[in-house]
Amino acid sequence: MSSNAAMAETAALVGDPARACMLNALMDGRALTAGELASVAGITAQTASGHLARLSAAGLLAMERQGRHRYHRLATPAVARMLEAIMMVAGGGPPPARPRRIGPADAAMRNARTCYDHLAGRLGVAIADAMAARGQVELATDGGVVTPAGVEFLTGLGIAPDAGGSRRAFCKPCLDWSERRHHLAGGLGAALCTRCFELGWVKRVPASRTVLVTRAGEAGLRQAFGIELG
Amino acid sequence: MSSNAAMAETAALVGDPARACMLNALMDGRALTAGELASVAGITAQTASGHLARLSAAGLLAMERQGRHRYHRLATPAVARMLEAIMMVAGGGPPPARPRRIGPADAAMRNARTCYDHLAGRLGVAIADAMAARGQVELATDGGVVTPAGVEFLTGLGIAPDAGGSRRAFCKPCLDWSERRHHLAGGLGAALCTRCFELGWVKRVPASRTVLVTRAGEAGLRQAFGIELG
DNA sequence: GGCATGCTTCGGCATGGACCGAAGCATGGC
DNA sequence: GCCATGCTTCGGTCCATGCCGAAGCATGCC
Repeated sequence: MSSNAAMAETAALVGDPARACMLNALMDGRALTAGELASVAGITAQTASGHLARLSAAGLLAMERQGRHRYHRLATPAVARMLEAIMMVAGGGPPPARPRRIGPADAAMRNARTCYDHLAGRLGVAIADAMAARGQVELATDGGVVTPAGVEFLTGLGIAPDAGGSRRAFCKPCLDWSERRHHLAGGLGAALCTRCFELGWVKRVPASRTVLVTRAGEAGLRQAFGIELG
Repeated sequence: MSSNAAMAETAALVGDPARACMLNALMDGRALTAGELASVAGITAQTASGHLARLSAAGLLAMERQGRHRYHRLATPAVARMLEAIMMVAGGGPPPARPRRIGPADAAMRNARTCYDHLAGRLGVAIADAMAARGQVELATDGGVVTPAGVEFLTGLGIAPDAGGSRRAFCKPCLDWSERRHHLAGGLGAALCTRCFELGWVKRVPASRTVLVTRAGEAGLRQAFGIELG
């Protein structure tokens, strides 16, 4: 009975066109700002704010503040699965996975750059994805941990995992500006970045945060992470 | 965009407490009458009627008229999957699969009985389920077909499949009164019923539609269909 | 400090839709 | 034929909620 009410409540949240629009825009796992979501839904910021608050309260969205922006993303994979199941019934079929482009205009910078002391852009996100997919790190919103498999992998790369008590701060997710997804920051991100420079896999573009992946880097990244940057 | 609207519309249908209640009651695949659904939702018949019309129009439910009753059930497995996914997010966990009991009060009659010229009750539904699960028949609302594998199976049982042009009428689903699910009717259902009597698997209770499964029947049904009637 | 930007809260309006009472069709049983 | 039952359609009420304008906090840039 209460199960009925909970189901209805959740479904009703998805049942509003504006909210459905926003959720749909988040289907690819990226995080978008409240303003962007208001824009895609075609409503004003204040209306969107109310919707986002309700979606977060119900556990459909997770929010992360970064400066004066608030980034929203789907709270769990279960939410994405639910939305997909609804679309299936609605006759829309599987999601179209449309390519949207926002963020830094410079293509090279979007591809790979430094963010403070670690790698960001497509390269940074790809490294984080690869390590997470292989169970080498486990990322959470508030922090992350390096698994035993990850320690072994890092050692093989020539990176000494911080054995001290600062394990938690060692692996920290950071929201990527252009990709709107997490990449690795913290001590781990810094160490990976440093090592990539040492190995000659990437090199800096003068007077810029942009970095370029070298020929050796393409091979090395492919071998180490299974990464293929188009 | 239109995909968004369709998703919102579908979700909104589930988003009403009364409708969610009705859909939930249908989660186990049974078919219930409009009156029963109104009752479980705690609303009047006329209100339920409106809800059911909308759910059917949207393709969430399928309707089947039998006498002056109208039986409603989930239109496709995709709808059940969607509801389950929503419940997952709503925190209700997987559906409880509650056992509800309506229909004939007589336990033996609920277990097995004849329906016109074929078997019904738990036995009839179990036979239909078993044959469908094994790909021996393919059941649709308006009719069904016996597959080549089904022909072979029936031959082994000593039943000659009707080789004439009346194949379609040969295999016909019939909505079970107590189980609220389909069992096999038509020529196939009649033949199966006759053969079960011939083999001594079931015998009639005098002056009643109720039939009893014999000891030989328990063994035979288990071997032929993999059926285990608790 | 002052200003701009991003987001939230508050108040009031308006539309949508859930609900029921009453009446209208079907179907089945007598 | 009649009546009972199950369901639907129609009409009207009422509440929930989505929406925006205006104002109020935060944060970042100068």
